[in-house]
Formats: sequence, structure tokens, C-alpha cells
Amino acid sequence: MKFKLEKTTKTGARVGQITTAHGVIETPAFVPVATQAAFKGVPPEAAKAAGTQVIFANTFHLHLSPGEKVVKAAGGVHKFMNWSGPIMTDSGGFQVFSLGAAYGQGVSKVATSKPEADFRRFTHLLAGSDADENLLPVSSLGRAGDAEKNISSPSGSLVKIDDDGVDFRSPRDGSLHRLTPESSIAIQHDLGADIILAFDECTTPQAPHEYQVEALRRTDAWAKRSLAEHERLGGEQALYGIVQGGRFPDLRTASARATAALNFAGFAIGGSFNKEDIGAVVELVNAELPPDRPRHLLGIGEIEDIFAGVAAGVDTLDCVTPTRLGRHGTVETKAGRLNLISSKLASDFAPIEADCQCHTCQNYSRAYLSHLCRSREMLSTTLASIHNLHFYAELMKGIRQAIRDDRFTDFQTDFLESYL
RNA sequence: GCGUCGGUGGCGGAGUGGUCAAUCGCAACAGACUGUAAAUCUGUCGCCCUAUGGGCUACGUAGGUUCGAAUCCUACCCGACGCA
Repeated sequence: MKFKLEKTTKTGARVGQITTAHGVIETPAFVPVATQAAFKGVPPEAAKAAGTQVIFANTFHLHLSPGEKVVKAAGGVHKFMNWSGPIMTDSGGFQVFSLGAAYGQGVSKVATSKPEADFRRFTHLLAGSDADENLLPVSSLGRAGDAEKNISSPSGSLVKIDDDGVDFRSPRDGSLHRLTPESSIAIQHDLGADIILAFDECTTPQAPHEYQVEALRRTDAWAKRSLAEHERLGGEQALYGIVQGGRFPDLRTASARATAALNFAGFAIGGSFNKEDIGAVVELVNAELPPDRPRHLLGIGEIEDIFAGVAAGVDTLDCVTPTRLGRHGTVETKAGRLNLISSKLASDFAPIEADCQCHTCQNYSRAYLSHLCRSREMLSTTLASIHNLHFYAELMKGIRQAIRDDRFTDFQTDFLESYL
């Protein structure tokens, strides 16, 4: 992997190119998520036609099914899923949060209001807490929203963290699995993505300072072990280190410095944020990271947050938003989100956006899409997601051009004024 | 014509004397969704109000029994089925 930084604006936004064995990524780039080597509801060819440059798959999920050996035998994740462009894989670290966060009663990764520190909910995550009884059978799992169920559970966690790694229960069948920095890297080598991530611990927005310190100590140790295993295995893949630190500026800076000191090909910024200060946190972190290596912002993808990240010097961002929103009946437009399910659109025969060049807008009306959503036709998922993927790709294209033209801030202001 | 069963909120369909403005599902409406346990989840869903409470109108229609009825009785209207 090579990174060419073409330009950095005075305020910090950057434009450039990441060159991988599977093609060039024009940055800033949005990276749609295809967790199980599949966009939910969208063929890879359609995602590509919608302007997607690079995609994001998940180690934990592919390890569980079909298993990295199958993917390797298929010729790697690119061939397996028929995506010839660049691919990133997550390390599985996020599952520490997202599965463990069953206790979190639907807590979002991005806190939009001041979270009540309810540390009791996740004290069982601490190393040294009781072993197996912390891992519930899958039958007792709650979903985000099943708050009562989770609260009434003895512990409510699907994960157990210790200094060596993490025990998970598979959400598929309840079986027990373990990931360590070494196994995560080994799996990612078998999967064969162009850019892979160090194994980290992603904490929740509620995690207090003292717990973040503990988690950072592990993430730092795991970063070194991930790097060592990656170097031992060799190959062309690029390994990114991950900066954590939650919502605490001092810890963000400390994590950024510690990670920057290691020989990573690039960096990813993860963990939980307060929505209002995503930009500030990223700026703080990027001030510590070497400018000649790419920076990825993990899991951030609402429009205004993308702007905040890019403004603060991020080169790539991944998020499930375009596909999840599309799947749930919401499409992005320059005038804000549009809920397709509304029967108000029943006789609206215009496309989602008149000037949109995406496959959906070129061929289908709001009325038809609304009908598909209300009829729960699978096609609604596909068509809405395609539009959203295209919307994101176009947004990033506009951002890149604006940076080149020295009008990024104006572009951001104008875009958000119309969108929000 | 006789008989049987049945008529409940936009629809389907519970409930068969009080805790019923009425379970539940669908539809409708609103909201959520940020390294995907998510083709998902949450809320509202008779009308009105000085609204974690109060009032009004409601279970085919009209009467009746009862302290009290969607629930029991009578008549009528309508529907399905059976027998003629």
C-alpha cells in the first residue's frame, strides 16, 4: 500500500490517493460496510456502479462463517465475494463493544446526550471478573431495545475480556470463541484484505476514565502484538493501528501518541464519541499522527459527522448507515433524509432526487419505492441502498473536489445548510 | 319458510355480567438507526379536556333484566351454512 497526500488545506482537510494491490482509493473516501463479505441487499457490482471504491468486511463474522480457511481456499475475500477493488477488514475488536453492549440497553456508539455513567452495566467486562457465568447462552440474548430482558439478566454480556484476548459467544449459535491479537491478524491474513486492522478493545460511551485507562493499556499491548504477528506472517497487506480513548481528550492524545510511535502503515480512530465533539476529538488525535500515513475514522458515517471527520483530517471513513438506512426505508437526499415508507409518496412519481444519476433514480419513482417498502418487498432494500451508496460516493467526490478547489469549508456549510 | 351459527374499533380477530375504550395481528402515523446480534427496533393508534388524571360516545338496530351489559332476555335488520 502506498499513500500519496496530494494536498492539505489550512484547516486540515486532506485529499490524496491510497494505492493498493486492488486499485486506487481516492481520498477522502467513504467505505461502505459489507460485514459478512456482503452488502446487505446489494450486489457488489451494483455497489461498484454506485461509485463505491473500497469496502469494509469483518473478521469476527467471517471467522464464524464460513471460516477464514474457506475464504482463503476461494482465493481470498476479493474473489470469494466478487469484489475486485480494495477491501479493508475490521479486526473483530468492535464486537467487544457491540456484543458486549447487549448490557448497554441500546446504547449508541455515538452518544448524542450526556450519558449517565452506569458502570455497573459493564463491570463484568473487567479482567478478573468471574469467568463463564458472564457468558450467557444465546437464548437469553436481548436486542437493543429489549431493555428489561437485559437488565434482568444475571450479567447480560456475550464477551469476556482479559489481557490476552476476548472470549465471545457466537450470536449465530451461542458457541464459544476466542480472539486474540495474534488470531485476529492470522485470520485477516487468510481473508486477504488490502488493509487490515490491529485487534483493539472498543469501549462504550459510558465507560469512565478509569476503565478507559485499563482498556487503553490492553489496546496498546494488543497493537504491539498485532504488529509483531503481522510482520511474522509477512505479505503485502497494510496494517493500521487503532487509536482509542473514548470521550477523554487526555486519553485520546495518549493513545494517539502511543499508536503513532509504532510502525503501522496507517491509523484508525475508533471508540465512542460525543456527537458534538467528534471533530474536536479527531483533530486532537490527528495532531499526534504522522501526516504521511492515512487515517481512517471507524464507524462514523452520518453526513454531518463525515464532514467533521474530513475537516479534521481523516482520509477514509466506514459506516453501515447507507445500507442500514436504505434497508429500513430511509434515503438520503440533499434536502435531508426521506422516509420512503410514508404513504404520502404513494402517488409521487418523481425519482428520489431529480438530478441524481444513480440506478434507482434513473429508473424508479418514489411512488414505486414507497410501494415496495410498504409491501416489504426485498427489492426496496436493494434500490434504496443503491441510492444511498451513490449519495455517499457523490458526497465524497464533491468533498475531494472542494478541497482541491480550496472551498471545502464553503462546500460543507452549503451542503449541511440544505441537508440538515 | 324453518333451523343453526354469527354480526366488536380502518381490516382481520379475541373477549361471553364488573379490573373493557376493549388482548393480539395487519394497516396507518411518528421516531430511532454511526468499525451491522438490525430486510430491525420503539412509540401512538374512538372523541374531547385544565391531561402519570378526568369527561363523552361506543361492541348490528331498538327495547328490557341488573347496582352494573360487548357479554343475559325480546323483537327487528343483515350475513353464512343446512333443510325444505
